[in-house]
Amino acid sequence: MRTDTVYKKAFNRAANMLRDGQLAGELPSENELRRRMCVSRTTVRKVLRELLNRELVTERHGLRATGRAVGDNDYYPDAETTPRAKHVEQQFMEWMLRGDTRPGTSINELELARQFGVATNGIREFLIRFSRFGLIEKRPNTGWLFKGFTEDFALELFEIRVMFELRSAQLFSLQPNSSPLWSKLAALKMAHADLLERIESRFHDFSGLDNRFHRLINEASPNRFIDDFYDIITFIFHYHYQWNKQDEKQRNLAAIHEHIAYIDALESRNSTRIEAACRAHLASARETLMRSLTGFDETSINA
Amino acid sequence: MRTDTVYKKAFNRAANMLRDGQLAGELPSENELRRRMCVSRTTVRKVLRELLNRELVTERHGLRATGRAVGDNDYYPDAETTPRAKHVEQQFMEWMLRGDTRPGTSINELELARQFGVATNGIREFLIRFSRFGLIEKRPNTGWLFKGFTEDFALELFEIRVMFELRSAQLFSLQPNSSPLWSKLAALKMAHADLLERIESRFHDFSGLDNRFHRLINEASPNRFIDDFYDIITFIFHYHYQWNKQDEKQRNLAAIHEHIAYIDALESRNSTRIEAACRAHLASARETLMRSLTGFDETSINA
DNA sequence: AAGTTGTTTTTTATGGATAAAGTTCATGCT
DNA sequence: AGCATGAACTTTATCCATAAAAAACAACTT
Repeated sequence: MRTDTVYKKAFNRAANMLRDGQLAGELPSENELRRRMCVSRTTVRKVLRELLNRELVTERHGLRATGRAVGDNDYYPDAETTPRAKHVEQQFMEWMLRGDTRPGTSINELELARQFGVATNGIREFLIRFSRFGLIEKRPNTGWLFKGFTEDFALELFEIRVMFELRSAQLFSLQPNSSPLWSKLAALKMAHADLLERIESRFHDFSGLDNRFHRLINEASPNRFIDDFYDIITFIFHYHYQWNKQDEKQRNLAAIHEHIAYIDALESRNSTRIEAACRAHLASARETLMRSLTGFDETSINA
Repeated sequence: MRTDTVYKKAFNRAANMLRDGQLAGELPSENELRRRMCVSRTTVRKVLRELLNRELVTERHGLRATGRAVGDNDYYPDAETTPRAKHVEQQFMEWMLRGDTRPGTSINELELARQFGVATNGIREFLIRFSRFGLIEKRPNTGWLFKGFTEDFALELFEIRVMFELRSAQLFSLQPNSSPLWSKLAALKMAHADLLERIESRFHDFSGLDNRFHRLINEASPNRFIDDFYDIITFIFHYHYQWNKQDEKQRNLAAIHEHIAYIDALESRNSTRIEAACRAHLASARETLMRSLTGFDETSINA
């Protein structure tokens, strides 16, 4: 059966809105709510029905946000607000990056399906989607081959990344002064400076910043293939670093400084400087990944 | 039910082998046949059973290729040797490139499934695979958006293609003299010259040559992401030109000359010359595509 | 006429079943 | 022992079913 995660997530959002007083007084129309919560009206109505049922809102001509206060246990647990497909993704990434899955292993749809508690269909769809990341390969009628999260992979990934980023950075710097992206860039520089001050406690915030930065650079001259490639990077890094937190503060600190230098270079519009700053940053990011990769391998060999 | 296209294709291959006399005398062992036909022994046995049943081979202690001659109507029709998934691909590409599907159209899995006579699952798997080509985009719970086979698409595609090809061509030229790829390149040059002589009748052969050439260039310094990207190009061009044959001979002739110049440049190992030849060829390929694209659009608008 | 809510229809996400194809195990033959 | 065939088992490709979510339609209300 299809999961009702959309409803549950919407319900939680609505509960939050109630709690924050965003819905004080008479409730907005179903259409208005629909727009705010980014779901269909069908789902909004289901949420409203349940809110009423739990007496979190009351009916007096129109619906009003005058029910009892929202309690912590009114919320659906997080796990129930994530669709199956996402769970498959998470479990697969853990299986791949955590387990002792060696390059060359073959992947069995049925076995994964059993292990993750989903139908084979879901596994297969995930694998098809995942295959564009260059880590697995399909052999028809037979199954999938895991090619390994290896140094080769990282090298090839970074070779492309450098090409793309150099291209985008140069094009960014050629924008007219009037472009709104310059002020976005300035804002981002401030955000970096801010984070630098709070680095001790907030160092995890860097990854969001990193993303915004690299996506901003691509915005000046969009190319769907570059965007797609950046999705790969984001995805890989997200999961890889989720399970590999060594030196996180240290390496984020270094990266912030590199970003700032990179931003300065962009603002200078000096092509040579830009190239240098861009290369420096990416070389360092690559080193970090490679180090953690080899470290990773060794620990799993010794384990 | 799963199709038996693997069996039917294997059967046809076996029939061919019989006809060619490749299996004269006592038949090889099942394992040997399995290897030659690239299928499992299970499938080989099914083929053998049917060959026997149709008296195309006879049993006298061992199986012998002494049955009646293979007739033209012993073969299964081509359509039955292609798996469903491939049919979906073909029908979808036709739907997309032939029909009047405008950019911004939304794609309905169920409707396509009905139209193509397959289950929705097959459509969905195809769309997921196809999405990496940058022509469609998924919106969760809602469907797919067709972004259009537009000029933008072609421009973005070629921007990447140029970057990748320049990179690969330069790296190719840096190979040591001892590399076997040089002789492959020379062979390819010959093949081009040959084709040039027979151009009047054999001009379709160019597309195979084109593929071999560009893949050869990538071979010198492999990168899976570049290979993947080249898959996109191959795929797109395959279908696009399949339905758009205007000037085929003319443009292939031009391309052959460009390739030869390009190969000469590579052999000269002169970086500047290589870049020029490479750019010239790709610019011309891009023009061809763009021209056919706008032509395409106009006719479908006027239709 | 534009915006509400109630109802019905369509479509997507997900599970399940099964024939075909692949793989492994068992037995027998040189 | 090593390879051949036969039989049993496992996995993939494919279809079908259905609850959840979205979209379309209809009837009101101001």
